Amino acid sequence: MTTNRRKPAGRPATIPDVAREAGVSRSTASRALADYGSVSPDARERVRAAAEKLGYRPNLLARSMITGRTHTLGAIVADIQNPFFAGVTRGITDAARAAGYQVLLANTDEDVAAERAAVKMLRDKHVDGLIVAPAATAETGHLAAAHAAGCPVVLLDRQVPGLPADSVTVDNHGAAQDAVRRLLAAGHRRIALVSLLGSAPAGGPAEAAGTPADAAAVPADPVSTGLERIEGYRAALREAGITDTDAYLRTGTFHREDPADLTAGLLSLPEPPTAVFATDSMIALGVLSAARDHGLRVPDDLSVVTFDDTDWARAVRPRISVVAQPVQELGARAVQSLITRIEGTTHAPEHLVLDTEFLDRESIAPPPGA
Amino acid sequence: MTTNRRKPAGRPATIPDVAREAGVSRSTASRALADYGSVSPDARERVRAAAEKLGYRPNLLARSMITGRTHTLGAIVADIQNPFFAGVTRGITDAARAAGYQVLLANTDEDVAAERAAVKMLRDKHVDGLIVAPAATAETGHLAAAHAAGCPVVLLDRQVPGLPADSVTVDNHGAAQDAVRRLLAAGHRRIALVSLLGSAPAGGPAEAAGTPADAAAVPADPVSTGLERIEGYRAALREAGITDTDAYLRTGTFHREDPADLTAGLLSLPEPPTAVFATDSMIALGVLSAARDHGLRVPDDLSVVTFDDTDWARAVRPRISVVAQPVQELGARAVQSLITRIEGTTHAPEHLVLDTEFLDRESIAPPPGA
DNA sequence: GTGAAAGCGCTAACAA
DNA sequence: TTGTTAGCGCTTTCAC
Repeated sequence: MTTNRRKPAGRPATIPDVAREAGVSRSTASRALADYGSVSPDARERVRAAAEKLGYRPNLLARSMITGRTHTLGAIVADIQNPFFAGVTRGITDAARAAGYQVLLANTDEDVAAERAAVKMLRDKHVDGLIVAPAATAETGHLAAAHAAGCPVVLLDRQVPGLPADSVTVDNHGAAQDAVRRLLAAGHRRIALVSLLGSAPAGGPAEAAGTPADAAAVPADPVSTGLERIEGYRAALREAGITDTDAYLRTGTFHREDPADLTAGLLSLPEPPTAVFATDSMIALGVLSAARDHGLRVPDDLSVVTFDDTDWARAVRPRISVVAQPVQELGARAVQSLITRIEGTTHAPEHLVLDTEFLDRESIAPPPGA
Repeated sequence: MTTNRRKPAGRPATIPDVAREAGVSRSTASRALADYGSVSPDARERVRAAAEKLGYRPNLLARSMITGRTHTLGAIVADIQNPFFAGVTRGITDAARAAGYQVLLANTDEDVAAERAAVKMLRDKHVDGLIVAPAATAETGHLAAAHAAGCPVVLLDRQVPGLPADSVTVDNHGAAQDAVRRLLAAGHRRIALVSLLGSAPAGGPAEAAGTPADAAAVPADPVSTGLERIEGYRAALREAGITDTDAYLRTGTFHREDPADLTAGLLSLPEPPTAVFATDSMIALGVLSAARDHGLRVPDDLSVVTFDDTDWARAVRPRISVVAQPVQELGARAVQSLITRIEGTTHAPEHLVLDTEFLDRESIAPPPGA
């Protein structure tokens, strides 16, 4: 028995409905509901009750159109099936939800074109900001453009030199150097590194970069983390007086080389390595597989260390020693930085570097002959 | 050099801008851009060119408000860090993007309250449909409500008996039965099952369900897949003339029990099992860990089989025999069903059951004394 | 085939 | 504090 035109049962309640029910104007209802401006306690309560009664739910689309904010974040990662990105994504969604944001997810498979398409789609959907683990350090115009156009971008896991955006990373160089030092300390001299870097270049072979001819060369535009880890590896070797730092360096390209094959090549050398450093958990799996195909026991015949502490690393025997990255925190911090930007803070780009932790388990032993 | 009010450089181009530039009305521009109604080839081309020149991007928010469709899907899973859900989610995002949809992601950690909150949030965001791996088979009012209100729901991995929604699952009962049969065929009689089911009940201990008192009882409202796998296990044992099917059945509760502890209890029995069937890969990790803590070698001392083919299952030695689920396809098919519903087809709920594949590797051997 | 005008549900100036 | 008015950018009758 309200006034005149009641709302038909089927249609969801709108602000006019609530206003009518509460006996106030639309604006007052809107103010009470969205909690801004000033509303008398009495009116506020009547509106609240009316909304409750009618089962009113605000139309977020309409609100976003006005406010320009969607409370939605875009997350662009390489591959959610990679445990590292799964953890990061988990951190992102949890932190976002806690802050009242939703997350739109996109995978790139380390492909810049896919990344560009994702940025376009997400911006068309009016996300308030973007968290990106960039596929490449060059060709980042789409990121710069988004950022410049007022869609804040936070870089995750990987830096992009020229881009004035916040970033959350770990000290890849230092962590890799530390891991290799531990191998050296155990007495190893022939230490290999196996990695996958960047996408296959569009045409022709990549230019050589100090890697032996029988292995894939470092691509022109690799993801920076891989490169940093390689530099850390080289630095540790150099420190130990090993001048030919690339003798046991093997890098492949995503979707082209298989880490197990790379490792197999290494193990077939006349003087094979006695230890292998894998730059991520997927690569470590390939290394372990190859090692065992060669009848090598870990760690007695071959020591193994890898980036990323996955569930299996502590369940297999020997337990694998790893450089553990704070995956969830990486995601959570990125969300934090992003939201700070979204809320309007303008300050110089901040580059957060989180600590890694070396978990010394059972996969490092002295080299066979020692 | 255009007519009167040109669009300021900062503001994104809108339909009026394009219309003005092309010398047509807003409606014609809109028709040409969104490709509906009838527009003369000439006008169409002029509009296209104007849009191109101005860098026009449609405001999807405004469009959604009118059309009622956002081209956004909601995906609600237990935990993206679980390889099963990571694969499913990958399948979902890929299939969605291919069909022109985006995906909003939510994790529930098998918690019904979190699921309910996620549904609410996603519906407030006007997703066109929901893909849900339900945390429980009861308390699904929020799913039924969404479905009834015209937000199609597709159930993934798990069925909800009373809900008239499409579903995409695998034959858990059959696959489990088949796996256990293989253990029986190898000569095993003392075959254990380790599983985690549902969330901790709110108050008091769950009612007993045939499981020995020293193990956690099957919760009142477990996820259906776990239960189905248990029934398949029981059926296989019964077939083999084993009447006490629950002697080696151990089920725990998410966040409360540790699969490794459950397994340890089993292995400390006077007559320990000679084979263990794990209902998912995370549990298998616990089983392997416990086995090796007990100094047992796989498969010589203990055979192991699990659901889910993860990357590590084929990299560790021995390679683990598994029931492989088509994870990505599960997600892709769910998207397909959902979009079919969204586009307006109304037919009786369809229940798609995908095939699993048993991958016989190296983790099954005859029991020790055989 | 095309244009004028209405309106989706909401917020935000501005008066009162 | 409250109500009136004007849009946000788009689609969509409905005349012409």
